[in-house]
Amino acid sequence: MRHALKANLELFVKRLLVRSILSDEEQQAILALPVHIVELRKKQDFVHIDEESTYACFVLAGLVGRFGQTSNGLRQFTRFHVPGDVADLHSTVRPIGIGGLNAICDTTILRVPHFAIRTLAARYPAIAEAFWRDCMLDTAVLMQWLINVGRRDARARLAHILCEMAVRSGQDQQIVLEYAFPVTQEQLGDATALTSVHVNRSLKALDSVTTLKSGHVQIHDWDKLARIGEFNPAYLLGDTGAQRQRRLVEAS
Amino acid sequence: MRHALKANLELFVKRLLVRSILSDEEQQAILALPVHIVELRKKQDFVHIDEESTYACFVLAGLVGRFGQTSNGLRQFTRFHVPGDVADLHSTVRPIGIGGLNAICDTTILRVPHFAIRTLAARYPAIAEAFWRDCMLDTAVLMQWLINVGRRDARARLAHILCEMAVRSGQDQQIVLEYAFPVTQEQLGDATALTSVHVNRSLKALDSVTTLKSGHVQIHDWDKLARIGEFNPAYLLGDTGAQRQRRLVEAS
DNA sequence: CGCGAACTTGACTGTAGTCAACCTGCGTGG
DNA sequence: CCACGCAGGTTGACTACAGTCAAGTTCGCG
Repeated sequence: MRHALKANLELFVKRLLVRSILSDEEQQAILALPVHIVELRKKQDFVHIDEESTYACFVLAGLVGRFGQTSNGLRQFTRFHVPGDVADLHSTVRPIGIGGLNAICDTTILRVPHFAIRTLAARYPAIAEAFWRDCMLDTAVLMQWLINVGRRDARARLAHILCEMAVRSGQDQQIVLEYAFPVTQEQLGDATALTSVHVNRSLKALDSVTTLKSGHVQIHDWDKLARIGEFNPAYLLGDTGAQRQRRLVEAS
Repeated sequence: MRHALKANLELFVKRLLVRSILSDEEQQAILALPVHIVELRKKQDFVHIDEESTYACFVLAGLVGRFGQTSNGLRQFTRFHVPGDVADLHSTVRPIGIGGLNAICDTTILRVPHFAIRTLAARYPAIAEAFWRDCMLDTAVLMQWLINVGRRDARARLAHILCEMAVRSGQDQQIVLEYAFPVTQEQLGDATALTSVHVNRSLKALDSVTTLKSGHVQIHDWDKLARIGEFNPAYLLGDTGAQRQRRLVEAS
């Protein structure tokens, strides 16, 4: 079913272009990065915590969760990665310390060697900046998750995450009111720091506004959901659009 | 009292050198960045949320908290920045979306224009990588805060933060058992997602292991504190030490 | 058809929040 | 030099949101 997908980084380049300006040559250089395709089964950890990896993982299809855990094994997802994301681009410059990766559902990734990415960044300053910027978007999302878990009640946490995914699942970061989100309530609990029981109850309390059934989200009332989740897309979208970041160097 | 400090970025360069290799020329180039000194009073917000700043803030003295907040004004600190840190280096490539900055106590910062930083990064690939890496350390800490708030009880949250600051307050990232941490219990609550009342009680429960009195931390039993806070310094220190990241380009 | 994973529901518990009163120490001004 | 004011810290009584435990139910898949 998944064999129709082009096993290359096209979607990643497209994502970068939302926030950064890259010349044709630079785009081609990224697309020419060596990749190695890997299929993963659901619930499979494929980058372990404290493991020092030598490649970054581009998500081609499926859903990936980044996570950390406490010493007694409690897991906390810190980020969901949809197709088009590189789940651990940061590991290129810092191969440890930002958690493990888990395939939430059956997932296909492309492995890209760190060495190749670093070489590219060193050769093309605009690419280095684009990668750096992409990592900072990631950090902005992470920060929202901290606010979510620290400062909102169960219903609002779920609403916020569902809003975030509604923006990030869309092709050009526009809001989509219906999207695939193949998580179990248990996994959602690990993302929101709630138990699966409480996720279940809180989701029920939201069912006039949105429903999550067998990995599929339907949002019936976006405004209300955004209000409940106190969702303001500025942190995701604030730097998108035309030519925000002028180039500092000529395309080489 | 503070006039003895050299108002330059020396401490920042020193921090970078812990994890990145920079030639003399590159180090000098960073030190030559234009700076503008600013004094702040305690509890003063100096970068507002959603404000698009045009400079990054180097912390020369004092303590800075990065924060986000919910629409009803609940504040969540997402990071503390000690002298030597650039509190918002990330804003160089993404000027919005990663929160506001607040001077926890009376603080001195140096403002460094984004434009100058970007120009430097474009000219020296090794500097770009060092800046990128520095931001990723920042993200690693942020991720630990999410785990902290999501998965640990009050006492463990406080213990973990006190351990983190014990490492980050030291000159060369070694653990110091006594350090300045001029926060109120209210502010600590905003960092750990607890109320000041509960911070007070939980701190009391820790007082055989550590004490925090008038902005000064004393750790009496490091091993016990680290055990309570489930603190493993790997995420802070895992990439330090000799020549971990080989240079990819010759020093120019 | 049968098994297991995921979901659902109910009853009870517990950690942290809320509210409110009071204490303490420090800086300012009379 | 003392008195006042106020920010920050401390304590107690009560509340509530979410966790725990346990018993079903539903659904998808082999």
